[in-house]
Amino acid sequence: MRASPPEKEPSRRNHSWQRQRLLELLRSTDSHPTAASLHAALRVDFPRLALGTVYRNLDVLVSEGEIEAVPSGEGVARYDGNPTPHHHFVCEHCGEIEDLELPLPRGLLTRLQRRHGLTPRRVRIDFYGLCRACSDPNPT
Amino acid sequence: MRASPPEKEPSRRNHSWQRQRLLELLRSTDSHPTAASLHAALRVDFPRLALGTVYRNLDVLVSEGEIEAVPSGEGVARYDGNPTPHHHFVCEHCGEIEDLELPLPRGLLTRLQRRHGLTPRRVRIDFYGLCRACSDPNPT
DNA sequence: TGAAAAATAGGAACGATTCGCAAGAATACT
DNA sequence: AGTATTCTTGCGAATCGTTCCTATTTTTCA
Repeated sequence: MRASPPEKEPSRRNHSWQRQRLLELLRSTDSHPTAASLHAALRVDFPRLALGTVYRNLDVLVSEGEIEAVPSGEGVARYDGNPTPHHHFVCEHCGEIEDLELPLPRGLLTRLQRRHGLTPRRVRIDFYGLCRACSDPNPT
Repeated sequence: MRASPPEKEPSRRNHSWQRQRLLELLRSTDSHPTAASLHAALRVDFPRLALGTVYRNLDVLVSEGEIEAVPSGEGVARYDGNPTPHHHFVCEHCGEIEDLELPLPRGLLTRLQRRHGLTPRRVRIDFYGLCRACSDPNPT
């Protein structure tokens, strides 16, 4: 039983088919899927795909810097295929996570350096509130 | 067997002894303990204290706004007894979490509002890097 | 083509957290 | 005080996301 070669060449050999498709899937969405939902989605093409394989490949992609793990704070890890640095808005009602293109205020880092003597390598900003849909006073 | 009334009156009745002491413990430290370490510490005074009780009371305190849960991103939840709004610096080497008193840049919220039409209720900023101790080029 | 290296499926194992429940306080009401 | 009501607890079982282990399959590359 084969479960690998579907139709066309992977854009870059070096990765297994599974990993290749996992990355493509993450790149193609701006939602922030869990390992389980990625597993479910990929099972269409790879019926024997194991959940453990998804986790393993997610780890590989994260350590390659291709994707990012987004600790959602609710027990399940979410993954972000957006390779550009950005921040997040988390809706407290529906749980949706939205990507934000926001330049990091310059003063923040200098202040951190001056007041605490710390030089971060990375900054993560999460905003919490109601997304546009959920704050709409006029639901369906 | 009694495990409750140790020595002096709790500062505020309404909470059980266990919960009272849990809060005091969290208030008295600027580390960010896990449920397990809190459990271990409280077991000195309450030898029969159940881990489940710690979790239950942490939840209560969080929902009362007395303490804050800090999703550490490493599988274990950490709890923060610092009641004032603040941000965190997470050391990527030793895992230490440091509280930061940093005013939130004004422009950030207005920009978020203007560019994305979002009005957050809360902002969380986590800096990642090496703490002063771990970045010291001259270890012991 | 063949051997070595990398990746996979499958399932067991793990660790943090939650749940359910019977027993124990605390509080309220009479 | 006495009793009903409500809030908590301890304990153990159950859940659930994630990791680990191993035999097998794919991929790499000489």
